[in-house]
Amino acid sequence: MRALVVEDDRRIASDLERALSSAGFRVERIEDGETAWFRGGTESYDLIVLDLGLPRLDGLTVLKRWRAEGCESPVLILTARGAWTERVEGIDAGADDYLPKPFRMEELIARARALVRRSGGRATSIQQVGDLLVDLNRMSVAVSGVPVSVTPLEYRLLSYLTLHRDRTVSPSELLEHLYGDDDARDANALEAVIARLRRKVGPGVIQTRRGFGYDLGVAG
Amino acid sequence: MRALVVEDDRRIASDLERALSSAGFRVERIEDGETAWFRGGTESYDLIVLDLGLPRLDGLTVLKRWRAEGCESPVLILTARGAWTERVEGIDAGADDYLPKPFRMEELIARARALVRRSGGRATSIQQVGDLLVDLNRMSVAVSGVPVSVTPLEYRLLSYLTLHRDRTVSPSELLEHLYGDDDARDANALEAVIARLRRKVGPGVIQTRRGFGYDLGVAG
DNA sequence: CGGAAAATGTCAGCGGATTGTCAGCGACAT
DNA sequence: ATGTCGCTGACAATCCGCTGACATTTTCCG
Repeated sequence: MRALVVEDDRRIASDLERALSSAGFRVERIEDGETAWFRGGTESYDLIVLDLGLPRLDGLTVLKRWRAEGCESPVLILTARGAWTERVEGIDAGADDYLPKPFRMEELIARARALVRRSGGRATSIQQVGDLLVDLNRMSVAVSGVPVSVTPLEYRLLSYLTLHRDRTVSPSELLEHLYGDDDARDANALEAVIARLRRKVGPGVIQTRRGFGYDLGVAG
Repeated sequence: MRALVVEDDRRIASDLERALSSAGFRVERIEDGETAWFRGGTESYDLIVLDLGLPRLDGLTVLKRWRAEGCESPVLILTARGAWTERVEGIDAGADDYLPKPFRMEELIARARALVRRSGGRATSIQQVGDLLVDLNRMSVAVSGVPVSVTPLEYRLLSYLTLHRDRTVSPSELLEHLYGDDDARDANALEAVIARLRRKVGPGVIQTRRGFGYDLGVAG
């Protein structure tokens, strides 16, 4: 599941990225209209979240050009609260759904899933890596078919590794993901979480790359 | 493209008819709930615009009955401006979109088009999850066949969980659903409702996932 | 209206789950 | 060997959700 987020407000973009990636999307971020136009026309995404107020090239224009070029990815547009004209224009321009700002992340996720499902994309919120199974919808975990109960922190760690299974994730990146920049923790806190997780999912699932970080066993 | 307009205010109904026909719909008009129920259940439309304040039979009831009978036409409901409860109930009852009055015709048309474009699957009115049975029509609840009397708030909580049985619902999302953003409540209010509900439906129906939220026992 | 009954919100406190910290240990590389 | 990195178990503090009692609001009905 690839998602493209086109949003110039860093803060919102970050929230979106976090929410979408923990919902199982691999997220790419773009901050201005021209780049968005290029990327959306070239690559193929399972979902595009498009803010209408963009620098360099207006979101509506971008959307129209995409559609003109035959881009069929489902597009969810973000509009300002009272701006009903935007909504109308957006839908006429080929948007599949819209969400007025400010919005609740859960609602965005729900709509995103609905869009993906509707567009025929396999809305697989279930991630499988080796014997490990992570259901991003239920927020549940199983190993070799046996359900395992994990705590919120453990779940976040595990889903993050799952979504980045193709590489080794550094401890600092994990720390940043689990806690904010704000209340940073000791590296040992992370190790404690890993240890507890390993006790639950069994050894061999989370592998340590000494000096580099952690990954799931599949790595090459 | 057949559209059904259910609206008792002649003035509004005329406007709707004019706008919809110039958007390419063949429009039929109905002014009271009972007739609407009959027609919607019998005929098949590409779009239904439904006012909630109707003579003889309330719009919400009509909608629920349609859905109960298997009518799957996309329904756009018209609600009074501030009435968020109507909005919520409407969507719970199976509406596909809503528009608060007063509205611009352009927006209605845009939404109508969007709805028609994506005529997809929809929910039925009797929901069963494990031993729990929630009838969205009659707004009644039963556990293992035994009817349980629940209060309005409890019902809304339960039906929300039922409609989102495929995932774990966070407390904040539940709070937002039960109360608006406007008059927010303490998280403890929610816990109180849950506690009282559990006393009625028995333990094990609503499960707590500490740190995540609540779901119905069907977990995977 | 007005009072009773039902529904709901609030509070304080409990109990347990979760998680950070620490100290010590093992293992790996040079 | 030895210093560094990562692991582990124990412990403590914190957080989260539950409960029962009580206060407040809403609803119902005469």
